[in-house]
Amino acid sequence: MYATVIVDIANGAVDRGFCYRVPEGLTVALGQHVLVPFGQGSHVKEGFVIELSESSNLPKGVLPKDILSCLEPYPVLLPEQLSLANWMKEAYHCLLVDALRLMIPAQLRGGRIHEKRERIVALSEEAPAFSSKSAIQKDVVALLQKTGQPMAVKDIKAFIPGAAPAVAALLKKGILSEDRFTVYRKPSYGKVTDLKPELTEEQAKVLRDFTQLPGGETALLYGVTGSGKTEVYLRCIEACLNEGKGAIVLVPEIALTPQTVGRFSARFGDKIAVLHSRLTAGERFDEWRRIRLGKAPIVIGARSAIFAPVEHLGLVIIDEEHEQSYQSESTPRYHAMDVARRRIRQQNGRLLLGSATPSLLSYYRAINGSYRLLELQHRVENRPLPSVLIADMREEFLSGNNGIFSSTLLSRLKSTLDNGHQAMLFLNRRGYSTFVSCRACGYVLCCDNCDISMTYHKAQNAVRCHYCGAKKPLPRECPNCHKPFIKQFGVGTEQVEEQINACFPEVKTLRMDADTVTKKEAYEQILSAFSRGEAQILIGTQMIAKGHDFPNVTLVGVIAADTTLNFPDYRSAERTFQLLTQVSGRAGRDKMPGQVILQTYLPEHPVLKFAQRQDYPSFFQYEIAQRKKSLYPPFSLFIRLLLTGKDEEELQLRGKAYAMELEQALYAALTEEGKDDLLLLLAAPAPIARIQGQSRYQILVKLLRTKRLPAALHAVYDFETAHRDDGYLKIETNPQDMF
DNA sequence: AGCACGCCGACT
DNA sequence: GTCGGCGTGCTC
Repeated sequence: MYATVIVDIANGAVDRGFCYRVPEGLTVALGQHVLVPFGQGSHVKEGFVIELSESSNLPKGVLPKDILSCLEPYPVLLPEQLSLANWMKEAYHCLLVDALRLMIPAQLRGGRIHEKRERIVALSEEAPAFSSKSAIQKDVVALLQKTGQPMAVKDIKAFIPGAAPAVAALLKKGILSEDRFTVYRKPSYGKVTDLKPELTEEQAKVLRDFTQLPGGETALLYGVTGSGKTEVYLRCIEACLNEGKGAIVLVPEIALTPQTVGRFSARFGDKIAVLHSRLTAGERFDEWRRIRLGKAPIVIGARSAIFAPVEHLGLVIIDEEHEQSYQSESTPRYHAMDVARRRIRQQNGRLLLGSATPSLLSYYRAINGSYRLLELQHRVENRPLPSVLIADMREEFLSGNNGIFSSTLLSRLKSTLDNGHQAMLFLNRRGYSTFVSCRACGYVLCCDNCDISMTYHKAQNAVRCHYCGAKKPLPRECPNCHKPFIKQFGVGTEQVEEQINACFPEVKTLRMDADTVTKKEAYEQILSAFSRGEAQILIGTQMIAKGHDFPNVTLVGVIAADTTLNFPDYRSAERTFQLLTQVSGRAGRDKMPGQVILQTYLPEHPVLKFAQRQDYPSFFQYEIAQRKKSLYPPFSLFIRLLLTGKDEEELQLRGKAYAMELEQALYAALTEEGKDDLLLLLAAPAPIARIQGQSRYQILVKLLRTKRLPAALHAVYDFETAHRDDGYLKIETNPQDMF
């Protein structure tokens, strides 16, 4: 018997199968984690069995070495995962080992973690004859008689302090018998009471439609905030379990709170396993093992949980499917949704995408018929959607208000606070002022290492670079013309808080942004303090837009609703609509109706109008028309090649040469027939031309989405391979940002 | 990733 | 003459 093994070394030169002999007496299955001798001096390396065969495929004269041993008694990779990894290697142009490494807990590699075993004791047949003068021994026996079943020694010690010697003595006398068993280190899931509410008619219809969907298909559940998507998820999982299959639920990392997990564990008990970044090494390993060994057929986790070893995968749910966090930022640069689609097609399962603000791409697919569109248009218990007001800041200015709060927002804040309710204020910029400039010469204070303006932070009385973290004192005079006319412009959360405290001196505020959330726990601390009512107003950035529900919040104010709209990115409208809808959803989650105020200098902008009416379908029609007109995604694909280096001149030369070479390669791949598919090929210094002293140059490619796209992508990948060794080169398709 | 083989400069 | 620099190539 021979096995093809890939060694666990992340290097293109060895990223292929090597043939080994399976020695007599060793059972090796596909997906097994093994030790093999590899390279000169026969160093021992870890590897994975990716193929088994009766004969060696090595050329004559080359004789295979023997597999040394198996690291786990079971294969760590399912056959389906091997095929998934092979697909990823092709689709993302990554190493096979890089793909395989996503599918097992990191702790498994290097053998740094082991199962935890615990001692249990039980009363033996000798027990009825037990008699002793020792009170503590009597207590131990009495405790075991009372519970009537074996107990962990650790638990006995918890009931009876100092029981250890007594247990030892009883074991010696033969009164107790001892055993060891594996325990799973379990993270706490959060406690929630499961009400299992009756489904509304709408929910029941969605459930029916989804469970009748043919295998391998995807549905998009578009449901307004508060329409009860989670209950639909729970019912879909229930149906999946009844078919004897497993499910994976993906949630954005930030939403993976004890409350969220609690709802699933309240319904499905220990059939669930959780995978996220805050688990300890032991917990992560044990949760993975419970999944692998079939003890937990339901997995809830963040992006990488899509690789969980669930056998007979019948269902994948991706909640908040529009979230950026489903796109991996490091190699392999996979998107959890693409991986999910591949897995459910292969397994004949179903994929359910859910959102109140679907990504343009998903809704486009749903309208096109490649996804099934399911809708929840009403909130449960017929709670009204919050009413949204647009405050025209131009009018405010003309009538003499040059502050950052509109009169509407101030009066609503006052009445909200008078009613004993809470409010949230949202602004997408941290710090006090967004930039510092000289009024005499126009000089803008920039970071020494980055090509970016610096933000003033009043608490530290310093300017800071949000890219590299550099910090310096606020200069008294202009570094350029030496006149004393340095002034700060633009408003950040720090200043919003200061001004609110000035307007409402008796009101307590909390601020949540990257400056106040420096430690992991701070995030939860601020949110729970707010939810306990320790402050009446919560001010913050993106961070407050998602996550927790605060029943007492009835007012949400967006300080500048158009900041993200002016972003130089084709997705700015989509992001703005999503953000505004999400923030608005924070108002009036309970029985009290909510109120939202959007402050803007562009009150007529269609995106703000759609956000005001919370009308996603109309927003979609508007935005898809824009994309089609300009041939932006989903009608085309952007590819960005980013080069960085110390020497700016050398970088520019290399960039220009790359651009010419790539253009030729693309035209060759597209053939004469497809020469118009290449819509754009721009080579220039990146918008932020320097970060941390490193110069940046980018080549931007825009390709029409046609049947020739895969060929063009291959040309880009071949280009990447050819230039792998001549300096830093990063290739991204549809990059999240283009700076 | 490692390690060996191999072909040119400054040392006992 | 040789010790060692790291370029190139291979690992079942």
